[in-house]
Amino acid sequence: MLRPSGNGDVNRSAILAFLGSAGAASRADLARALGVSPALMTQLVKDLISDGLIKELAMSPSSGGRPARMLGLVASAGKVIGMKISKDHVALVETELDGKVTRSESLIFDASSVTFLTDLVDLVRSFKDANGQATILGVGVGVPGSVDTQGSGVVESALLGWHQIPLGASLSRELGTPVLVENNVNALAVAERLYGPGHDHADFLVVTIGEGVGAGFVTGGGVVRGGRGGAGEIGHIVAVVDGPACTCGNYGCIEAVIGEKSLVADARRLGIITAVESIAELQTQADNDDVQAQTLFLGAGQPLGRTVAGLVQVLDPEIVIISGEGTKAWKHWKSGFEQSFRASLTSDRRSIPVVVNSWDDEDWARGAAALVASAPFYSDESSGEQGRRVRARLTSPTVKKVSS
Amino acid sequence: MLRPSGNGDVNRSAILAFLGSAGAASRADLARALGVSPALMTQLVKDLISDGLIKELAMSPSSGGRPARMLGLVASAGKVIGMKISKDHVALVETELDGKVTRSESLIFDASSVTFLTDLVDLVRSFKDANGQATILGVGVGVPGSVDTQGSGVVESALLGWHQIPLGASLSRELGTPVLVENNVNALAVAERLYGPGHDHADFLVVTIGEGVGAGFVTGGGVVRGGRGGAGEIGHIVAVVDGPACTCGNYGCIEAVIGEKSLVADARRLGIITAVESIAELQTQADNDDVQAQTLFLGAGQPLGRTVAGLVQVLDPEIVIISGEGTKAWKHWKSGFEQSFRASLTSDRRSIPVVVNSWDDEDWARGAAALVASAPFYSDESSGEQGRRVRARLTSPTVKKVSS
DNA sequence: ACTCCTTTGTTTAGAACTAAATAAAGTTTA
DNA sequence: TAAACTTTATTTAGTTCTAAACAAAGGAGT
Repeated sequence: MLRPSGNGDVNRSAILAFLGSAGAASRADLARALGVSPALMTQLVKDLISDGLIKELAMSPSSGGRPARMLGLVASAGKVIGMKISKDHVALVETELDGKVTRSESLIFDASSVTFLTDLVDLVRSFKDANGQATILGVGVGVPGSVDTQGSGVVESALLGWHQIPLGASLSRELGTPVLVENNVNALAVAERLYGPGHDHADFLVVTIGEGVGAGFVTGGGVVRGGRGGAGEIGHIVAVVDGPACTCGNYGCIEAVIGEKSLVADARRLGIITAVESIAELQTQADNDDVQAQTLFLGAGQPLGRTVAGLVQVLDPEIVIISGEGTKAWKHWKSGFEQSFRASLTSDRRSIPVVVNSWDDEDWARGAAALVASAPFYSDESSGEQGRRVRARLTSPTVKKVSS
Repeated sequence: MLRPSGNGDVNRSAILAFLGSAGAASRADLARALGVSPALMTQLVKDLISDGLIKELAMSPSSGGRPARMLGLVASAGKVIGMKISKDHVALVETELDGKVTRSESLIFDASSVTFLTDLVDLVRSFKDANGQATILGVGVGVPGSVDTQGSGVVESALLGWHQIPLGASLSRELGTPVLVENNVNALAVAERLYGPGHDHADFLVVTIGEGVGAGFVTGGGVVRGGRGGAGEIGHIVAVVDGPACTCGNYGCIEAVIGEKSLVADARRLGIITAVESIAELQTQADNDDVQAQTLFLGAGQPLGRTVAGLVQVLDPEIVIISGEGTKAWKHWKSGFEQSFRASLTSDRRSIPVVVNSWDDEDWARGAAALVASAPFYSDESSGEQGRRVRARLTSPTVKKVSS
């Protein structure tokens, strides 16, 4: 409600993170970007220079007034690990603060094993330790389920079979680094806000298609998480009354209608692909102008369009970002989606932009990494103590020395 | 992003508003309720006592420690005017800060008249001036459409036929009081947060049924407004593919399926009511056990339940509050709604509480009044300069003298 | 060449707020 | 009955931040 003071650690780490992600900037640039007064920026920069964390670079040419002195990091700000947990494997990436991936790996993992927690710790630890010289600011984890808060990281996931699993606390204790856990689509929304089209919008919607169907919504710059971290669970919105059975027990959920499994099953039933072929082959058929394959995707685009239109009516975002592994075949979804999407919107919203991401299999893990990269900019999100630890790592001079 | 200081006016006015709405409280109660330290509360209270705005009352009995000194207002904090604008009339209420209505009126008004703005000014002014001795803290206005920000009050409403109407600026200039404008359902959500079941929840959903169908969502304590103030426009979500034509130009919108007009048309077609009877007679028939009337409401409950279930999947609220003039007949909607609502939710959300408001025709205007009553508690909502003016009126000693 | 304007950066005098320590006034426990 | 504990309220020593004023260094216009 009423806001406490005490943002010094946020401001200092945000400056370092900004320079790490956006490159050299002037005091005036930083003050504008981070929303603080020029007077305060002078003081903060003085501290950071005195701490040996940043240095003055060359002057930038005048834009009509006094030329600006650019500032840069003294050393690398550190790296971030991002992990996406699936039921039969984990994807891991190591990134810089600017989101650039420096290393990645996909590893076998069984979420239903009785030793899944220790297995996870071992997998992340060995990935982390394979680059022993890097300062790891933190580990971001994306899961297909709901999470109480990012900083606490208690996971509830039907898909993984996890019920109130203290994932965040276990990982951060065992790894000795800060860990932030979030629903995987919300993590993607965080990444979009930091690096993607969402960067220039306070209100945007991310929709993911593929094996699952999900959404993440950012309003007023903050991710909508809901009462228990379960916002965005659109995969189980009823899209077709009395439609096909869904894994959740209900009928006609959008995920049961257009999820990858459903498309593959329909394609096998129609003989478009064989019983051992999968979504990649279906896409190949559509790419090769197979009318049935194309019709299948076009048909899937329609309920998706209607559902997303409903989300736009509810949330009034400025843009819609479509993401997820299913976007590899977006050109085939597009016309079915666009027609029903636009037709289902009231006229004042009909021109809303839809941006489709190019997808890479690392992107779920990259989204998770963005949780950590985002923490320096916010103290009012749900990152709590773990967020504070990330910020402390950024601003700690002793950590810096080790990394250089 | 990073938060400025400068909340003194918010804190002081919030104390006054709290005492006005909740009655006498101790410093410790106030510090807890408003989220500030005991040290700061000591100082703020000292200022307000010195300004003659509050006074110390009797001690409250010890709860196991030191007994508390209660604090109360020196004089009435002032009144609020709330107005709901419809296309053919306006409803006005005058309330105390605790939401209690002291006066109300419904007046003829034509939203399509070329002089609608001056008509509105005249109507509000005469309502306001009829109680010449009261300090009016501000005027809250609820409209059936989207509003850019509460403090700016530029209205876009298909129903009223208004396109970018500077309602807030015109009213505040002409009336000489602060004016806050908001979508009418969002205003109801603000009222629920302040006085209703939403008071104890950071995340809740308000759904209104009646002539229109709408929603307001509060998450993390803040109202979700969207990019242009258009969040919550659920009336035009497609509930029935290729369903009945809607006023918005689309087909099958939930409002075209279950809105009052649609129910009345169906009831006339079925002979349940005559061609000159309306929703009240339909409800009377249902109350009198007319099976066809009851079936009509039961049938309307089903698409409503499915749509609200979708909202719950998207937003993960802690409770759902059903409101609006259509709730007068809720007992007939309930079984159709509950069955399809619960059946359309994933099992982890199936026990979410649904609270149905008792409805009074003043409630839209009361919701609008709550915009003003809420302003002292928030400086980060969209009330801007008008919110600041409300707070200044609360904390101004000279205004106080006039009121006593 | 000089003046005016703009942009960048710094200094000054506060405002707003907190954590920790302390004081006050009870209730509970041994 | 005294000690321990709890709750309410205040004091102290800061931290964080701002608006206003000022200084520095250019570009544009006359």
